[in-house]
Amino acid sequence: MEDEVDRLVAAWRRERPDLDVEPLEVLSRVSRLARHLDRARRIAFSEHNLEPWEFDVLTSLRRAGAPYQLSPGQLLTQTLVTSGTMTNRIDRLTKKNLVERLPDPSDRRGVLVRLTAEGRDKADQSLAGLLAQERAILSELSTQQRGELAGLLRQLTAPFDNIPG
Amino acid sequence: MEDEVDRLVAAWRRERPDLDVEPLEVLSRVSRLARHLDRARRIAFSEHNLEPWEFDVLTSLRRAGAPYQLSPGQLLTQTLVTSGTMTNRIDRLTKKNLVERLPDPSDRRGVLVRLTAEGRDKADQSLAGLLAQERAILSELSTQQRGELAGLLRQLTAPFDNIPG
DNA sequence: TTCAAGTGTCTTGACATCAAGATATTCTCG
DNA sequence: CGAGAATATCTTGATGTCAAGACACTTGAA
Repeated sequence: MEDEVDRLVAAWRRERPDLDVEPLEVLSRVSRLARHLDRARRIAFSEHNLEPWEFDVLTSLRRAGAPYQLSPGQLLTQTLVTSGTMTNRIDRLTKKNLVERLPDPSDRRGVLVRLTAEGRDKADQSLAGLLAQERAILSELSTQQRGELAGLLRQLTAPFDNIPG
Repeated sequence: MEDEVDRLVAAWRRERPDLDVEPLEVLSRVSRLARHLDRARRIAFSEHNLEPWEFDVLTSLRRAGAPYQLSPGQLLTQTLVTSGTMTNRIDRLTKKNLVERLPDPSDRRGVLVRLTAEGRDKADQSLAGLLAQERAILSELSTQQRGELAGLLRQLTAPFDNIPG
């Protein structure tokens, strides 16, 4: 089945036959698929009055395990947003009683963000919904293909995640 | 090499051993890689005073071929933004003399957006830069692996691109 | 011990995005 | 032909994000 990137690549080969546009076959698909996933997540979460950015923060804290707390800096590396954005997110989640700020006892510059009981419930509920949606999207692929795809993607993400990006 | 998604999946398996989180192996990597790519593009383009969103619109028009014009609606399906966003983008690109709006002669509801000469130059210059950057990122993979990866991703993007998403 | 460099978080201001709905035109079909 | 449905674009208002820099605390080297 043809997709929009096939058409995009064909158009470039017609307009700019001097360029090798093969990299787009992979990376334009990654970017476009991520945008489609964002849209789908936004729609799915809206049924539970949850925004994608709220999900990202709450589940980061949830999977840290009890007592469900991380520093803003740790949340940054998990969510790939800037520090100003994270400050703003924590403010808003605090107002909704989903997280609370605590002083870090071992570093007085620092803060710990902790999930409230309500926040934990919300994280658990929404994760199940997300997994169901993602399973449907991935039903296009066999188990073996999903494994191959994960492995290939890991080779591209690892440099970003391990070298300070 | 381990990446952040390996750690994320391991954490979920510890915290929620009752759930099958295998879908995250693929789709969390797609989302995270897209964010890394966005950041890298933003940095690379900033050297030429270009924003990623400007690149997306200008190159969509460029690869349409002479006379380098598309309707706002066609630009929507290529860039995956909402119509209000596209109106705003066209406004801003018009102010910078990179595109111009023309009435559509065949549909009086419609508009055509056309690249100016300056806009075309900018598109051509920035595409070469993007391809160089993407080639470096993809150097982790062999030619064959890149082909496999593109094929697997196509299976996931095709439903979004072909069924009205 | 002290001070310069480093680190962690927050503040600020500009701006891009979205959802929802308004408006104008075209299409469809009785 | 005419009315209602569909389509194309724009408007509006709220909100989320970023880059840059400020501030407070910690670390390391002399």
